[in-house]
Amino acid sequence: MSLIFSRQCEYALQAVLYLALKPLDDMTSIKELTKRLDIPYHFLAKILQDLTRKGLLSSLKGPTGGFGLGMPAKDITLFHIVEAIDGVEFMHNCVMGFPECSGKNPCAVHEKWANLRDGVYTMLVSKNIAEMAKNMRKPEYQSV
Amino acid sequence: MSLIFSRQCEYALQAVLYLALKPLDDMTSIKELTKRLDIPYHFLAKILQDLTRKGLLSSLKGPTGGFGLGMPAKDITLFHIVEAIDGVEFMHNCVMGFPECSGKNPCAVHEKWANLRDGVYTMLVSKNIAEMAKNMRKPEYQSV
DNA sequence: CTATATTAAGACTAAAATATCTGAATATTA
DNA sequence: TAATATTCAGATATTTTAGTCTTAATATAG
Repeated sequence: MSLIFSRQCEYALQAVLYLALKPLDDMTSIKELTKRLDIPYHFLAKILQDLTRKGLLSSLKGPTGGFGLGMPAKDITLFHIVEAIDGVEFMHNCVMGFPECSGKNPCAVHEKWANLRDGVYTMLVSKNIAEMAKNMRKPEYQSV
Repeated sequence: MSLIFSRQCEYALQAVLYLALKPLDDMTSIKELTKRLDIPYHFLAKILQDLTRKGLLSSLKGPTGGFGLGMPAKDITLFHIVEAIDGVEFMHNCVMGFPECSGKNPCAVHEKWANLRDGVYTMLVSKNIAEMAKNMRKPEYQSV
């Protein structure tokens, strides 16, 4: 199986994007997220805790508690989330895994991959999640 | 960690590309491959057996035995190898993992990812491994 | 025919990723 | 203050991927 981001990272992207649809102040419980996004409860909990530790989210315990964005949505890009969960190694690594591949010693697809990878980067940074949330035809969240 | 192809698949790409540098008839031992490519012996062995079963490689036992391409290099693309090892799901799946993401119900980066993914596809099919081997500045194989 | 160098196959182990469980801490509300 | 709903933290379990080991089969060369 090939996939560009880990499952954890996919879940993180989905969850943060969902939170971006909400007003900053009100907190969303794991329960709601897990229901709407169809992500295993405890697994999501750990991911959200991780994002909270890293400042992307904020959390509050108790009834009316939950998770919300840790900073204004206009300051968060998808790249921030990928960076926090998966790291940015994919920006440097050879797509065929050649350890010595580099500009000076390129593999057969070095240049092409470099372009594509830059395209991925652009995709991740060119819009903040506020813009995304605004004109997003909701990606089929599960009904409540 | 994010990486587009599995490690197994990376190894497969490296190995087949290495074999494409050789004349069709002569067989290359796992020992040579493992040394030049710095891939664990037994792990590589299994990958090569897999590729052989799928017809991309041929094999011969005994002294002077080893592995070689199973068809002319001009008929093999990187895509064939990826297809054989990792499969092609990455061509269809949403980059953020939204199960319901589609053209009609696109996620925030659906179109952009579709373009990039097509670029990856093009990268994998636009050249056969004979062409690649021909004008390849060898990607730093380990010395013998 | 025998010794040897190879691949084939399958069982096994190790590590990483994914997922679950449990109990504690904490905030809210009645 | 008591009951409740939540996150927090860490242990555990499961699954997948990566890697290893061992024995058998087979081809070659002497």
